[in-house]
Amino acid sequence: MSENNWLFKADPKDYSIDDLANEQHQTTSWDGIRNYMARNLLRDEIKKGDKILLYHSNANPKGLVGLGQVVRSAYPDDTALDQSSVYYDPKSSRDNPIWYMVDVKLVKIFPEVIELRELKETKGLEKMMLTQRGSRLSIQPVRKSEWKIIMQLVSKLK
DNA sequence: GCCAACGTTGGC
DNA sequence: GCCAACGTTGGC
Repeated sequence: MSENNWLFKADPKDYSIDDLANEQHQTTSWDGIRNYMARNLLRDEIKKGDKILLYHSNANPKGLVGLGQVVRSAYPDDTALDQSSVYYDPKSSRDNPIWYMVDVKLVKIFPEVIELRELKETKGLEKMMLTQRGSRLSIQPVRKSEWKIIMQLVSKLK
């Protein structure tokens, strides 16, 4: 039962790693995922204890900003039931929840952003989902080999 | 701000 | 079930 590695994307204008750092217990429910492929990963694959790369998209600079860990596995995303939420989805119901979320705890904020540009130039990350053209999935699997390479990049940061 | 890539919707 | 139209994502 080995743990798996993931990458969670967020637009820091919506939710940044600093927002996560300011949460109580530096933990948040990762709500608002409204893509079926990402949902399937959240619901079926992502387990408590799994480690996560946190990524800022649509940002300057954009790239990896830190590490998190799953502290609660999937449970229904209640923002889908909240009519006042931007994540409200009338197709979802308490009896038949469509959307799920996990709880994520901050592990580390990198002293500097590991930029997408750098990742694209790094040997061994050529096939990483993040570096592929047109890759929009907001919850992505990260291969063990890719995780290792990125951890080496992290260890070189000041 | 542009636009390619992608997912979803809805007419048929 | 197909697929064009549309909306969104996100890099550049």
